[in-house]
Amino acid sequence: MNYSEKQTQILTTAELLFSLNGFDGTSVRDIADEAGVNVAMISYYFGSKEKLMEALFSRRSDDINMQIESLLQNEEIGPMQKMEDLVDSYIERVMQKQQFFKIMMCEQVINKNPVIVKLIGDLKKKNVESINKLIKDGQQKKVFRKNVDVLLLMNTLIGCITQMLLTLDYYKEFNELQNIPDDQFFEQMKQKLSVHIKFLFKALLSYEA
Amino acid sequence: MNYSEKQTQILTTAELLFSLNGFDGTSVRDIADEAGVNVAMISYYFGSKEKLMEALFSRRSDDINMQIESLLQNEEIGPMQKMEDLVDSYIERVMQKQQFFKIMMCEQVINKNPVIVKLIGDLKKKNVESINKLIKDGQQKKVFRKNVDVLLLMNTLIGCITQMLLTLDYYKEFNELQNIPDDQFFEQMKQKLSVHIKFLFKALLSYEA
Amino acid sequence: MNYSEKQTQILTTAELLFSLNGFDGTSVRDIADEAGVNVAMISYYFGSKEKLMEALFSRRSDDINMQIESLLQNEEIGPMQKMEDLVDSYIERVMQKQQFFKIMMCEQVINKNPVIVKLIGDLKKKNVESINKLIKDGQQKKVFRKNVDVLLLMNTLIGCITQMLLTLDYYKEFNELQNIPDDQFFEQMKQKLSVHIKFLFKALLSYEA
Amino acid sequence: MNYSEKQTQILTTAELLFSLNGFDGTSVRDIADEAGVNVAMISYYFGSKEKLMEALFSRRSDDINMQIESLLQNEEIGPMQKMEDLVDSYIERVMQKQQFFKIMMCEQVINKNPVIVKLIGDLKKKNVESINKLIKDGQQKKVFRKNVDVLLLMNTLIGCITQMLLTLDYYKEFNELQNIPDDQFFEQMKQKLSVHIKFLFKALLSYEA
DNA sequence: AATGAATGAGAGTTCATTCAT
DNA sequence: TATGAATGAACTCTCATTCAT
Repeated sequence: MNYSEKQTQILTTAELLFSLNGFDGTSVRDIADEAGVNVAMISYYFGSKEKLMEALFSRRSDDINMQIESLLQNEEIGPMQKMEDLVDSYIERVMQKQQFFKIMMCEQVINKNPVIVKLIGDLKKKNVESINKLIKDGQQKKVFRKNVDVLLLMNTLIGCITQMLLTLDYYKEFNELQNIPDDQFFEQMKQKLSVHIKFLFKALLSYEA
Repeated sequence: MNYSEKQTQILTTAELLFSLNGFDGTSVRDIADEAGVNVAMISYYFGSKEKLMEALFSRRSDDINMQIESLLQNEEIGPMQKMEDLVDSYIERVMQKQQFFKIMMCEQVINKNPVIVKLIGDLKKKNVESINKLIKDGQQKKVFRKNVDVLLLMNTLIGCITQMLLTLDYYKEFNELQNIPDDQFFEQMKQKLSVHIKFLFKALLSYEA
Repeated sequence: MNYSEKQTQILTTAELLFSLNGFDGTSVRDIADEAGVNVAMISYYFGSKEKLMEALFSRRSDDINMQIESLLQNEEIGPMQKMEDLVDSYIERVMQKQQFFKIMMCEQVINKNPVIVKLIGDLKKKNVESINKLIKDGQQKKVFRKNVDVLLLMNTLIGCITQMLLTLDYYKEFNELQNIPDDQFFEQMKQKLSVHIKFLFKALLSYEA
Repeated sequence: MNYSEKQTQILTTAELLFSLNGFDGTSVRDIADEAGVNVAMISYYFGSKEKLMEALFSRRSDDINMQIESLLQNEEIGPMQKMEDLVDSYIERVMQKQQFFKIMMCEQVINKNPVIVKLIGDLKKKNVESINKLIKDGQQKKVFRKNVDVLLLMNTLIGCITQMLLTLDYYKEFNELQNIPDDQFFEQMKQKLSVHIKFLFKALLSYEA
């Protein structure tokens, strides 16, 4: 899909407001006002509020799928290094698109729209397949142990990141970091997460003879 | 708070519907109809839809706080065993009150109601304090290593469980367990989670001299 | 159906406005304003604008069905006299419920709502059956000739009356009766129609040996 | 008025959709889409939706006026024959332009647009004048009786035809003619109507010494 | 103590039309 | 001459809440 400037503006605004107030808690008028466009434009461009959400999901899904694919094509590095790159890539992605991932988290709870259910399902499936292939490769090369549960591995990865996302404010307060700038704080958190998850992954994956 | 039978009925129905359709996606009429009470009753008993949500949170928070306290009072078992009990207790609690934890997850994203923000914050604080005390004790007894990040530990615990909660359906499909009864499936998942998280905790905590 | 005073008020107002501006040309706000009730009340009482229309049709259909039945039960008068009574009854009914019959005429053209299509169909069917029975009786008694086309007979009856309804204003102007009061004018028209249609019916029905 | 091909296309499409869904039930977008033209074209060509309707009426009115005039100019046939020709001409016209006459019927009920009110009025006036002249001629030639009510005569003619138009589907069902092709069915109906109305007209007009 | 009736506010969507091109 | 983009206004309907009883 190629979106015009105004359409992109609407999508971005919607993403922000949906992540702040939820889908049902955001009115198309809110979005239109914030995006500086006419209310009718949302129906005009996207058909409906629901389809706006779908377009939003579709756009991000495409981005993410592309990222994952490009990452796994690099054949020069070993399985463990690749897994660590994958971890960092996940962390980076979620932290950069916080709003979208917040929306996705809620949408997984409130499953209504079949289009979005399918998009999330496809995304998950693609992720699992990619990681599965990587693990198989690592096992063949005797770098990863046998009997690895892919789903639990992904669970751990995504669970840790999203949980961090949900408790960022709490982290700030707990570590008394209220006064440092946001981007610096985010960098610290990403670093912390990276070290932590990589440690867990090594524990789960590394071959112990 | 002591609730009458009808009030409890409303709270339970609200919890179900909020977890299915979200707060904004559930109308007081939906709740009243499903609970078999008059629409005006909700305002009459709880003041407003918002306050109904608060009451719902309050009730569950109290339950959870009580559980945690009682768990940590047992002084007969060692720190690692206690930590493992804590893990199982968390898993059990989340799986049993799935609906509430789904609501809580969404409410952490859509932060609007200050009362609920405070309740969630208090709950988190209490959890952290309890675990902190437990870790300190373990470190003193040289069972746990030094330099343990409590927040990351909790993150991992809660992240893994809630992520499992969000992807239960996906698990079922992936492992082709669509035909086994729900309670049996839940038991399997709890067992899987238990082993997995305990393994992670040992990796994160155990003292390596 | 038993309607409250306010519901009746809404129905009557709706009937007036629908007959003046059509269904699509009348907004629920128009009806609410004119009836002196809140806009939300129409949805509250009738469910939707569409169902308000259905209720309106249903009410009148019931009335008309009852009238026809009671008319045909009188067994003391002969077939031709009964037919003439029927003609007068039709004229009276249409002239008295002009608004409803105007709506019905338009609804027969713009056939969309299946509920109303069915109501009109049932009404027509009942009418045809009643008249058919009357004609059969008259033929047995050698008062009516054979080979009477019931549908054409009804067509003539209803066609003449509704056409008169559509051109009342034109009649007034043509006969320069703009200055006489409405009810007096209506009486004249009814009288005119009565004589005219009875004459036609005699021509169509009377037995010529 | 001389219309371009596209304008004619719009007019024809509008006529169809207005007859199916009414004026207010048809959007200019519906017309534009169905006609395969740009939405803005309708305003561009006709000024507004209202004026499109007026153009549509104007076009048909001109046609009809021309037809009537040409019919009455033929001086070779007698009054009764002429009247019968007139009847057939009416039937033919209405059946051929069903869509327009359906619209006109509704517009006579929902009188709002003064331009259309005037067009319908003029049409009616012209009709009455023509028939009046014909009757006068027939009375002079002692073919028609005295004291003929022109308006009632026209009422009967138009009433019977339009009522038939409204109940065509019902006729089909009642006479179990659902399986014969449409044009054949229309022919049957026209024939039926022709015989019926001519019979009525003879009863109303023929001189009885 | 409990409720049916009622309502103002706001929801998403469609509308006929305009305007720059 | 013809049109895609855009919009203010109005649409129907649902909402949480209130109030008289």
